[in-house]
This record gives sequence, structure tokens and C-alpha cells, in this order.
Amino acid sequence: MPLLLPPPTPTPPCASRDPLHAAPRRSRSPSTSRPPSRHRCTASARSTLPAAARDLLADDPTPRAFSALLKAASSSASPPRRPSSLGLGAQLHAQAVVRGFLGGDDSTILATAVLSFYASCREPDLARKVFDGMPRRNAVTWNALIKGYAQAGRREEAILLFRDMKREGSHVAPDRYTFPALLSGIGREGGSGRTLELGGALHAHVIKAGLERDPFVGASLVSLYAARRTLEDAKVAFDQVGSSDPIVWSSMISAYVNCEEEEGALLIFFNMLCQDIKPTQFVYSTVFSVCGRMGILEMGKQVHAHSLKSNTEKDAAMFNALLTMYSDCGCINDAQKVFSSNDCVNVISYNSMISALGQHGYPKEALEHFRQMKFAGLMPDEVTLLNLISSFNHAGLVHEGLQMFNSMVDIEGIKPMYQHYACVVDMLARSGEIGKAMKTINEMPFEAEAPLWRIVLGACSKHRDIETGKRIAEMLFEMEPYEATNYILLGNIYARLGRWTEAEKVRSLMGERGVYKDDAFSWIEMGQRTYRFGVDDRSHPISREIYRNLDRLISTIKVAGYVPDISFAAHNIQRDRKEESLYYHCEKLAFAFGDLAAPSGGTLRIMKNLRVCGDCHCAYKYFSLVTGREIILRDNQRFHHFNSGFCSCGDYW
DNA sequence: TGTATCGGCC
Repeated sequence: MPLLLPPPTPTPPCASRDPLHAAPRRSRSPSTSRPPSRHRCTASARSTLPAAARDLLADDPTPRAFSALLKAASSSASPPRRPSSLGLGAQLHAQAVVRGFLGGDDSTILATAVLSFYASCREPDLARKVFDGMPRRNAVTWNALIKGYAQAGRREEAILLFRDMKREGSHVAPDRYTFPALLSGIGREGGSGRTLELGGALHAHVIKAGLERDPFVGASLVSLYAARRTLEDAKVAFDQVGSSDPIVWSSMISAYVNCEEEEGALLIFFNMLCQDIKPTQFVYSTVFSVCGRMGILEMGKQVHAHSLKSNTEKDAAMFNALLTMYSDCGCINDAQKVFSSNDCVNVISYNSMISALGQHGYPKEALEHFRQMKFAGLMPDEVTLLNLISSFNHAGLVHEGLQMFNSMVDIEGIKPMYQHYACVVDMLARSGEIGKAMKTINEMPFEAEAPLWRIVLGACSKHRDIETGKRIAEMLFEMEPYEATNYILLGNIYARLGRWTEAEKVRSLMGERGVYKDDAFSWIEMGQRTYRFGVDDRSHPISREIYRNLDRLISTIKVAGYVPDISFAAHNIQRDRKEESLYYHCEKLAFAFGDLAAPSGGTLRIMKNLRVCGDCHCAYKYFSLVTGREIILRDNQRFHHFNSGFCSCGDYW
């Protein structure tokens, strides 16, 4: 089978084959008494700003000092936005007015600092007021206001200002700061086709201004095109810069990720190393994330080792991405080690750890981290709560999940978002409470979207609720006629009940409408390579051995008690043919290959692009029993750890 | 005055 990836060229120089264990270990402190040093990233000197401001104001400050203070307040204001910062800046603003520092011809710098402050607080209207009151403005003033509007999501106003700036006359012109300010907001979510055209027009302006070789301008153009998913244009902008500046490289790697071209992102990274350009933290975190998404542990370890060898300054985002990489590759223990060795923990670190524990089926540990987090003085956010409820959902702890959901406003002060409701609906439906799930959908303050209905349909299939399932399926056929899953789920309900005529009808409906389902595939990493298997795949060079081993394994587990569950073979065909069609599912082939290729008794990590099939889940339990192997299977929902005949999910998934 | 990172329901 062809690999997902060519072997890395060059192989990043390795500090160690096992970077995690080569990393200098910090002694773990008991969870109840974390040293304050763990939080040096969260408790910065900024928190002392108000006191410093008071002192300075008492000292009869100069306009220059005001500017400095406002600048400090700006950097603490965003992101995340802190209301208290807004008050502080407004006070400074008022004081500056009282002292007569604003309004004169020589007040441009201070007024611009005030304006920038409001802009950084996402208050472009306040910034605009300052702007309108200024007798003189320079390019910095214009740039700051443009950025204020762009980052507040007010694209049209930002673009109008850009136009006005060009009309202003000879003493101000768009410069290398103007375009990043403008572009940074335009590519963000919710853009329309119009923003795409605008991107092209702005690109033309960039070239006209002779700024296409500027790394910052180039990077923002690359990101803009990536946000619009036009990778080709992003490449043009990238090539135009033609520089060894890591920023534009970082932008380009993210562009590939944005366009779901993970392999391309890795190739850019290798290219960067070939050209001796030193990766930044931004690059490492992006690449860790790519390795996690692809589930390529060996590659992830090598990049980890590379990052340890380089003297790149480590930051929280890098640790968090690394943690998630190990978890996504099925190594929850290594993820935990990264978390414990991380000395700049923030909210995202905890959220990542809680999410990882939830996906691997450790709700108690997730809850424990939640407690630790609060003990450490970090405020849980909406993602924290979502991850927690999700961890209960994965474990079938419906009562606990509901309790957390129902108390989140009162106890944590966090209002449930759509995702929280979606998670609860999933939890109820999955556990068989389809009526309650429907009730929640009806009562929630959001309109249910198709993916949520699809989840409930899946639950109807699992719990054989044909009436509700039919109703939902018909609605879904209207909402998204080309989504194959909807047809398959409805077909499965009929097939499971033995109603073959109706099941066949749904299948032919798919054919008539030209709806095709995604092909299932599984992959496994072995040494430096990734091997991918489709259903009935015979393209692997040692395919014959793989099939022979699978047949042998199936016979062995049958003796041990495995009974093929043919309800997962939806076609109305002969029983033995059905069994056969199950044997050659891609996840079974991947296991049979891994079992041949890996040292006996070793852990196998297998990934699948879709949900694991019920029969394969059962077979894997027996595989773990008869081979003595631990099997870690990642599907598109969660992780399953198979050991000695049992799965960590407790057969609830 | 500027750029590019990390966590989320399914």
C-alpha cells in the first residue's frame, strides 16, 4: 500500500529517539500544592499595572509617560479582553484631557496611543471618536484605526478607511503596517465571495505599493488566501516574498493546514529545515498539531526531539500542541507527561488535558484536572465545561454529565452554547433516552443543525427506534440530500430489523440521487512509514501474508468465542458471504498487518477515518486476548484501548 | 503601529 508520506528528507536531526523521556524531567509536585512557578505565563507583571499607573499619575507625568502607560494597557487588553483594562485606559485618557495634553497640533502621538488603546479593546467606535477629534493624523493613526475595525470584524468600515487613507493626500500613504492591519481582520471567519475578490484587489495594491517582498505583508496575504481556501494564490504571495523570514514560512505552513493539506504542510516544514531556517514556536506548534491530526507518532517524536535541540523559546501554545499531539497519536500517558513537565500552564493546557482524558475514556481523571485547575486559580471557560461534559458522554455517565450541564451557569457562571446542548443531546440519545434528547432539542435556545440531527439518527439506529429515525431521516434528506451518512444510518435501522426490502430501497435511493459514501480506510505507522488500508485492500506488497494472518487470527478468535455480528453487514446476502465481507474491513486488515510486522506482544496503534464498526470492535477485543497485545484504536470519535479481551470504552460508544 | 501558533459538540 502506498504510504501517506515519503520518508522525511532530511530526517530532522534527533536529540534522541525518545524525546519525551530524554527531556529534562521536573519533579512532579503533588496535585494539591503546585508551586507558583508553574504559572509564570499566566501571572505576568501586567497585573501590577494599575498600581504603577497610580504612582505615575501622582508624579506629574509627561505626555510621553502617558503614551507608555496606554501602550502597556493595550497589551494587557487583548486578547483576552479585560473589561478592567478598558476602565484603566479611559481613566488615563481622561487624565490626559484634564492636563491639556490632547487637542494641540503636537498631540498626535499621545492621541494615537489613546486611539490604539481603544482599538485593542475592540472598541473601534471609541477609537473613531478620538480619530475625529484629532487636528493632525499620521500613518500610524490611520493604521491603528483600520486595525481596530478589521479586528472587530467590521470589514466594510476598515476598507472604507483604507480608501480614505489613500485619498488623504501626500503626507500619508498605506505602508507595510497598513496591509497586515487590514488583512488580519478580513480573512477571518464569515467572509463571503466578495472578500475573496477584495483579497485580489488588495494584493494588487500591495504590489503597486512595492510591498510584496515585505514578510509581514506577505504573511498576511498568505493567511488571507488560506482563509479563503485558495492555496494556489497563497503560494503566489509566499513566492513573491522569496525570503528566509520564518514568519512567512509559518504562515505558509498554516495555510496548508487550513486547506486540509497536512502532508503539504509537513513538506513545507522539511523544506524550511533544508534551507536552514530556524523554526519558531509558532511553526513547532503547528507541526505538532499536524502530526497529531495525521496520527503519525514517530514523526511527531522526531519533531519533538528537533524542538528540544533547537534553542527556540518554549511557550504555552507549544506545550499544549505537543500534549495534544501525543494524545491524538494514542499516547495518553505521554500527553500526561508533557502536561506535568509544562511550566507555563494556562487554561488551554488544562482544556487540552481534560479533552485528551475524555477522549481516552478517563472521566474521573478529567474531573480531577478540573478541580486542580480551579485550585490553581485558573478560570474554567466554556471549552473546559464542554470537554468535561464530553468526557462524561464518552463514558456513559449521563447523570454526571447532566448535572454539570445544569449547574454550569450557577456554579461556573458560563452560559451553555450550542455545542454544550449538542453534547447533551448526543449523550441522552446515545444512552437510549431519545425522547429526552428530542425534548432538549425543542427546548434549547438554538436551532438544531444537520450534524446534530444526524447524531440522533445514529442513536435511533443503535436503539432501533424506527419511527423517530424515519422522521429525522426524511428531514435530513431535505436538509442535505447529498450526505451519504444519513442514508446509511436509515438503511442500517431497516437492516438491523431484518426489513431488507426497505433497506434496499434506501440504498437504491442513494444510487438514484448520485450520493456516494466516503471510503473507509485505516492506517498504521510502522517504523518510518505509514501504511494505509482500504476495505478488501490487496495492494500491499505482502498482501497475501496479511490475508493469511487475518484468516488465522479469525479462526483463533472464533475458537475463543468470537461470533461475527452480521448485523453490521447491511446487504441482504448469504450469511457466510456476510461474514466474509466483515473479515476484510480495513481496521482488521491494518491489525493483521501490524501483528505481522511488529514485535510480538507490543502495542499497536491503529487509526480509522470513520467510526469503528461494531463487529470490528468485538473482533479487536478478541485480538487483544489471543495475541496478548494492547491495541489502541483511534476512530473519528474517540479512542479505544483494547487489553486482554476488554475495551476501555466498556462497549459504550 | 505589523505577522504566523495551541484546546472544543459530532
